[in-house]
Amino acid sequence: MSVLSRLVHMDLFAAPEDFVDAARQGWAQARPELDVSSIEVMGRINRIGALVTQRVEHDLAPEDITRTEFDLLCTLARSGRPLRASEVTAATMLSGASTTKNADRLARRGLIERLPSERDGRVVLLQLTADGHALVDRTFPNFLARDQELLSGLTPRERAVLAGLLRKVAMNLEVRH
Amino acid sequence: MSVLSRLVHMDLFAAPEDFVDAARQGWAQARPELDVSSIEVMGRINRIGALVTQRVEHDLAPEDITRTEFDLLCTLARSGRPLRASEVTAATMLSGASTTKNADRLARRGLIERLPSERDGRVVLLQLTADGHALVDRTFPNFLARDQELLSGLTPRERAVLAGLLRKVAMNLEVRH
DNA sequence: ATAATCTATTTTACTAGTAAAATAGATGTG
DNA sequence: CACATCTATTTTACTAGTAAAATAGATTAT
Repeated sequence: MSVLSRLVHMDLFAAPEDFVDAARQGWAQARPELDVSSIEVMGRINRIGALVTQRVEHDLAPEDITRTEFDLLCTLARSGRPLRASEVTAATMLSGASTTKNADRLARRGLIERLPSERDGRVVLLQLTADGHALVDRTFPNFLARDQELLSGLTPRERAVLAGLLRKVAMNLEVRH
Repeated sequence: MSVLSRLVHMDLFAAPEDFVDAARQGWAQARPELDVSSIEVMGRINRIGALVTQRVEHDLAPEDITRTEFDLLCTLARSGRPLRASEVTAATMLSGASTTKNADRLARRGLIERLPSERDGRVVLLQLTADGHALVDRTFPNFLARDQELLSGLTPRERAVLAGLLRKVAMNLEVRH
């Protein structure tokens, strides 16, 4: 059986297993001349990312905190030192304006503090308050547990392989800015 | 060397290779008691998803079309039949309100058409116009090429393994809604 | 030193996305 | 058949995120 006929066979007759299998099957019928195999990886990364984002937002709702605010808190928690607003912006992949807004809200709630920099009067340093640390300590482990559960179908070896292959893709993307 | 000491060694002394390696190293120092290994997979999926989303938005800007509008067009293109607004909502993972807005704008630009359903007067069917098909035919292959390029560092075998492992994770997520 | 330029953050004005209410059509029950 | 209930979409009112302008402090060149 040729590569092509195996491919066609798979697309048309295999039971779709997840959203991306179904999408690929759709493209195979609608645009049979296109090689859409890359969506097997990129489409799933998108899909998983979107589903996990929804789940995180749902889980954070009782804390009355958004996903991006939580991301900001976690960025500070793992950095071990006060960060400049611009460092937080780089780490969270949001705009500087968004960092200002998130920091405003978190500061009003007493979860972070703004400090001036001695070296440079333009710079604002952000750091967690005791309450901010407490919130991260209380909630972050739950998200780790959720993620562990999600990966529970994989063996340790499979997890390591998956992480290694994703690192390759991530590095390829990060060098292109 | 014990599992733990290897882990600590890796976290503290290995050169970080990508954003997630650096984040994991941060957590290892700030909260050494937490097992954050799941971010090797979940963090990278998030990161890659965010970077790819930015890139797609950048590439679509000259067409004056947003990523979600493009997603709607592609959903129709690969379905081979007019879709209900609610089917589009399910496929794109956005709200129904968002489907209405995106459909409005695309219909105003003549890229899709709204049809009534004969069976059910509440239902609106969305389908591509000739212009909509032309836009997808013109631009979608560029995105496939971009994705191929991104995966060019992987062998065909590695791509298949990566896709298979991601399918496992995706199915695990999709069964939980 | 001082004017010009550069940089970090905030403010402003706007857009995309959402939840909940409104609308309109379908379905089930007595 | 009417009446209540359910469902699909749209409208409304609002929030989060952004680009670009504004602000304020630092740096460079003369």
